[in-house]
Amino acid sequence: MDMTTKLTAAAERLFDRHGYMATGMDRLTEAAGMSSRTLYKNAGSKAALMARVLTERDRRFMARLEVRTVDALFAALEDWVRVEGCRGCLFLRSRAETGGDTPEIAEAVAAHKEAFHRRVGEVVATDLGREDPALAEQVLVLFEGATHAAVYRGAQTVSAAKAAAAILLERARS
Amino acid sequence: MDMTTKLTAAAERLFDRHGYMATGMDRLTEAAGMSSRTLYKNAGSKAALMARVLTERDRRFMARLEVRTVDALFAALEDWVRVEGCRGCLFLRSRAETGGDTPEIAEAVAAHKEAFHRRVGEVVATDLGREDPALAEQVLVLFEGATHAAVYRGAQTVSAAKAAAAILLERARS
DNA sequence: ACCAATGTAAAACGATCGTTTTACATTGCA
DNA sequence: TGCAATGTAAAACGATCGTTTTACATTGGT
Repeated sequence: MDMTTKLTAAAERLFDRHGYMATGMDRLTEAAGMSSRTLYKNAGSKAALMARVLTERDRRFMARLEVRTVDALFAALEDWVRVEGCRGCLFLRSRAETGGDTPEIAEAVAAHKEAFHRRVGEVVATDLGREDPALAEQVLVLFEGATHAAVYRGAQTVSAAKAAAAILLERARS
Repeated sequence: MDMTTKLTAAAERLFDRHGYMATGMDRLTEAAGMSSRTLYKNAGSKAALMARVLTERDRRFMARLEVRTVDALFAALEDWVRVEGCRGCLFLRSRAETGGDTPEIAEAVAAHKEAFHRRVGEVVATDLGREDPALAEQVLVLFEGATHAAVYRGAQTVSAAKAAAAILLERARS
């Protein structure tokens, strides 16, 4: 595992578990097992590192959402929370922590959320056989809600969202 | 307006807009218009101040949710985001920023989310005429989802959630 | 008239922040 | 054999962190 991969993985773990602002660079160097000199040579700055973490996470997350049905969309979320745990959306959290004042971070978040929104629209269209932006918005809300409610209600929120989405989809079909 | 009220209001504004960790005490003293000596005499510590902000916000938020129908629940959220804007849930954000490692904050968040969960269950039971924990969970997910999706999709997520909840409720009734 | 309370302004506390630098070790290729 | 690249360890950078302290002003009640 090269230094870039190791650093990005360590950073994602710490930022996700303890927050971006609360994670100091010394904690990061220790977790990544490298000197601060190497870290900065590799990442440039803390904000750039966070942006890279988000871009990498977007890649991994969106890869799981390459599905054809709304049901599979929520099944993918179930897998995700089983693997990654329930700590809410790292993208929204990063943006909120920095008040949207760190351009590199704000841009990575905006790019992800736009891609996510598009993907939900595509899956709904594929599953339903036609575009339905209003339904897609509802599915997006359920997805986002399951993600955040899971923080204090546990993974059951994802099955609740999945069931709700199935009802909405069935109704849209008839 | 006494010092306690002024400080709490200023703190809520800054913590909400820029994040808890990113808000320094000097910024806080300036916004509250008081010396740091008075601030600490009044609040004790930064974490205690955040806990007070959350407790006060819980009071204000829950007061708006004293309704009898699910529709009114989402109407209340519509009012809330119109007044307070769309920056996600301050409770979950605070907890995430501190990794749950600040007891005063973690407790305030847990208390609020438990009260919120109970309230949603009550409103669903009142509206439906009977308890329905599964439906209540779905409504909670929609509420939380509208709150967080609104950060990047705008207030329309609340009407989307409201419409979805109406469909789920109608189906549960027949 | 005076004491106690309550406030301000500002310096200082040690700690930690993100980042850069200095000095040195290892390694792979020409 | 030697140079360039890539790494480490550790000190240092100035800035800022949350918090306490010192010294002083104002004010309301008995």
